[in-house]
Amino acid sequence: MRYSRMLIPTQKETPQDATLPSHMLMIRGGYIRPLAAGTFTYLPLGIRTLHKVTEIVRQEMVRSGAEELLMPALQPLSIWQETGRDEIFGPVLFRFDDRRGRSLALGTTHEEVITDIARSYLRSYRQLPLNLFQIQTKFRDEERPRGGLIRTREFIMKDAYSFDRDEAGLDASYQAMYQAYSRIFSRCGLDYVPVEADSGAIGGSVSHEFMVPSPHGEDSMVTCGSCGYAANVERCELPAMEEIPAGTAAVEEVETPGTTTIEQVSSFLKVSPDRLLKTLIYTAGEKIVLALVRGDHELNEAKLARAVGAPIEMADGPLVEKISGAAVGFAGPVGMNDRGAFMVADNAVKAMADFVTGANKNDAHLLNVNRERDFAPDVYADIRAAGEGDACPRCGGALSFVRAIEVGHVFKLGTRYSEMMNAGFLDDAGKNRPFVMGCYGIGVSRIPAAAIETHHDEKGIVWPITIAPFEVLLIPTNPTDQALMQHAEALYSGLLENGVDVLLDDRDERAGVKFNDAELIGVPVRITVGPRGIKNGVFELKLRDGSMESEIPLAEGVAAVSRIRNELVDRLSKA
RNA sequence: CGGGGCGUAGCUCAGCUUGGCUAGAGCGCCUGGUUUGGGACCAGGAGGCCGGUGGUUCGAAUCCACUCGCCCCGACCA
Repeated sequence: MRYSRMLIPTQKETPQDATLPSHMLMIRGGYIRPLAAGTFTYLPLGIRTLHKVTEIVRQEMVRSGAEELLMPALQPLSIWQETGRDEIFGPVLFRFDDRRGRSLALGTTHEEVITDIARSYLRSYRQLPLNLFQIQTKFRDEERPRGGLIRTREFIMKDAYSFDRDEAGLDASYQAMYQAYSRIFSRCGLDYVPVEADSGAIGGSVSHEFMVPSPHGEDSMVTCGSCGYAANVERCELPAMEEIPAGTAAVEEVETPGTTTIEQVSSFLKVSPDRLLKTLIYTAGEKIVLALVRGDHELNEAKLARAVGAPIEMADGPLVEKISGAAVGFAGPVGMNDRGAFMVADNAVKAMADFVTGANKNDAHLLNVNRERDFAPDVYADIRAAGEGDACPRCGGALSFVRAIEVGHVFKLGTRYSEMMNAGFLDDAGKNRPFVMGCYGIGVSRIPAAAIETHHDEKGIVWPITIAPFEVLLIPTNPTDQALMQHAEALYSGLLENGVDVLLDDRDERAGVKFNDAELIGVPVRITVGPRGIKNGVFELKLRDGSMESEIPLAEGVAAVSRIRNELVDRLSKA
């Protein structure tokens, strides 16, 4: 391509509302343009990068034995009602009525549609295993789109669904996907980490996320330096603490006017936070859930939801007052067993005795409260969030906490959807069985953003060559110099013939402008053809990442550049 | 949904507090000339419903009310 013929609207100034490096650089580099909150146009450079990513994804999916198809984004709401997920997704699901008044939704993910396909066409175990994928635009009415392409309301996702006859088959399918994902992210040049994950609204048992550590990520993950354990913070199990006997001191009510936070209670009563018990009130449908955690611990809602076995929602102020009989900040477990609440205590509570809780009465707390004697949790579970200082659940080593961008997620779904949608097959004994399913997502349009977050400098993007919009940027310093342009054109057509993806900057601009745009856009290989070099029969080649800068004889140019390009690609493919 | 901020030229912003001439600057864009290895220079030029609606006023970019949109933090999130 010739630069002069392309729409590459680079800009010097950073748009006001871009904060992340990836967001800023993609706008400044002329890759994307925002239209509304959480929607973007992919400009020519942007769609080139996106195509490079989708092609890698497609190749590796096919290599792993999956088959591509394309399902509609526009779907009848009824298919969501069949699995109850219209309620689980709630307002996140875009929904509207057509002219005949039929309720429609825009797909956020496609478990229902694919399961419908499976139940229609798959009848025999002989047709299994099967893995179907698509690369498609998804819609989610997020409460708050943010971070440029990190979280948008319309985005491109690769989703795959596997169908197996049994758990062993699912294990194999899952493994194949896990490996395909590793190859995909390596080829895209991402510094990714697979972590154990929670399966959230998708459901299912085993699940891994592929994370790209970045301070701007919206997820948190933990890693253990000694044993290699890595998990989403939501998933990170915490070892049960040694149980201690309950205390025997008598419960005593004390006045604690206006102390609604742990810090206030702690300093008012001169009791350290780890002697306090926090009582948080949630709802799970009609059910009231009381979550009990130690004062200095944080509740993890994903873990609580898992312990309860249903989606949960924090109760609002009025509801808290109705349930506890006191303003927010004074709830406690004592007496709540009789009020029909489901009480979940964190494991750490077993290691507490004679602690302080809210009195379910304004401006009052109770001292010397003890479990079993004064209240009885329905269940003890690991419901608190891992935090600094917690030990690795596998080896006891030190955990480190980092922010990360989730780029992929693989789930073992099991038979949840197939049973709910009555999707099954006949096994070799002629018996009807539900499909054992897996599902596997990649945030395709997040990949470029994640790559930039970890590959940029003050001048611009530093693309991994595999997902750069062009592999080589060829810059003649002075387009009015005929002789120089002839050399540049010769190199250009030679590279094109060798299958190198090259952009010729034929604009009548000063060299400085071209260099600055080159660095902003981030093309990995830059070739400069200028009068100085031509005099000596050479041109300059410089890698954007700074790892190489050299002069190459014009005669060897095409071969040398092709070789370097291939080396850069190979380096990522082998990882 | 709670808290905060912002809407003036394609982009970044000034002007608004204290209402008043024809609404400004830099960058970008167009024309001509000079320049040509790190965002050149000179001269000329195009480009604005001052987010929208309603009000106050002789007069509104400026004050008031409502509204729409965007961003950030939080909550939420596959």
